Amino acid sequence: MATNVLSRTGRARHEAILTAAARAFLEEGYGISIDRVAERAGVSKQTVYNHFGSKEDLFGEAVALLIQDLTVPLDTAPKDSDPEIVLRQLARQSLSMALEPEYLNGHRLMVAEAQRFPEFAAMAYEAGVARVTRSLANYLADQTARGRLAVKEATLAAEHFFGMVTGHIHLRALMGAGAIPTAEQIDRHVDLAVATFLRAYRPS
Amino acid sequence: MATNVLSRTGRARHEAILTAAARAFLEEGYGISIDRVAERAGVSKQTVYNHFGSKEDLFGEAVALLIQDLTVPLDTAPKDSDPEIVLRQLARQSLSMALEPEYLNGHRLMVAEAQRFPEFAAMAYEAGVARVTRSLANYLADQTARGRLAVKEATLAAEHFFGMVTGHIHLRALMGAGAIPTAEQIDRHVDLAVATFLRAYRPS
DNA sequence: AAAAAGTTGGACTGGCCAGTCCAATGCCCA
DNA sequence: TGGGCATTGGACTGGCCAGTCCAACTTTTT
Repeated sequence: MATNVLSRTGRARHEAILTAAARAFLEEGYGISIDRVAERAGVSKQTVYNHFGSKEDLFGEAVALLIQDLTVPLDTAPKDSDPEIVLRQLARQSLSMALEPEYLNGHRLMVAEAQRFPEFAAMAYEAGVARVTRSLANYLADQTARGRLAVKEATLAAEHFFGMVTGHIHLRALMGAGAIPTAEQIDRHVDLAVATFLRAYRPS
Repeated sequence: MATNVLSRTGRARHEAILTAAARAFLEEGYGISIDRVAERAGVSKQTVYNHFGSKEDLFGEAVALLIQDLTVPLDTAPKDSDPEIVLRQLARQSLSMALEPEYLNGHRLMVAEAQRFPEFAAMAYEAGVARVTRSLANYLADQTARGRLAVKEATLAAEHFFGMVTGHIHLRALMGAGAIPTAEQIDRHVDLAVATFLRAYRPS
């Protein structure tokens, strides 16, 4: 017979529980009870334990899944345009990603559980910020080699770029302080950050 | 008789419990039990409840105390020196503060409990980052008026400055990724951030 | 069609914790 | 010195939760 997509057993069920658990942890934190996770997954508690041995194991697999899902696609931008275009696009993309509720919740979860599960926070950092920063550093070095930028310390410059673009706004959103910035505010923020960066790093 | 500094009763005791609780929450999070707080304060559980009605109340007062204590002294720098000196000093100070374990723990605590106690995170943001950013924005506007800088959007520029200086390193420390930066690394980071900022904002 | 495997819900254990109660004890002030 | 007050520790309640167990039930496989 045709494979049942909504199979009530087997591997599909495993995945269904896992993604439900991931969303549950994201939204309600590690403190959520297994009973509640099971309820959200539409499954009995025992079934959760049949598939994942313990809460810690389930959390571990859920975080791994989240990290995988949230990992930035990266490198879809055409690298030949003017740096201003490339950087502006990168900045907009990074900032709107950083403000996404899912991403904010993920960040909160990692920070909140960094004591209990130190590896996960580090993994998330590596899969996210670190990867993107390295990629930008490569781009900056490359453009410098082509004479379109004058960046000496590419890694530091990349860190500074993301710090400028996301740092403050991200923090404010995390702390729930002030209103969520409007699209225009974000644009102004991004445009000025890119302009500042370029004023400092255009070849003279 | 002379007032007993280590008084076993009265207001001094109240303060003693409060500061012990503040440290306890900082180090072990809101999940810590009242029994443990009492133990750390060298006091019985009942006494904690005599002084503070509930765990939430105690947490509230503890956070208020922490916010007060950790609030940046601010404005001790001579504002007449060259902006490079002032900014470099400000950057160094902010970054080393952001990396202080006490400060990192406070940040973690606020982020972790932002759902349960949204007001506190917002208060901490206001008392910390927001205040300092406003102060820097004023300084930038002032120096621009004096012709020593050319900053148009002082608030945005100040946000960018702090983002550059603290953003990335702070995040890495929060996530427990990589080694704690050495003093030289911090200096390089700060010097380059200030240089970048000034290259963009020196009057031409 | 029947066995094997997976699922269900509900009951249960043991542990942790906020908050209360109380009788005994120590402290402070008149 | 004595009376009032805070403190103590230990027992206790009620609630929540991870994890287990089991007997009835459903799905899958052969």
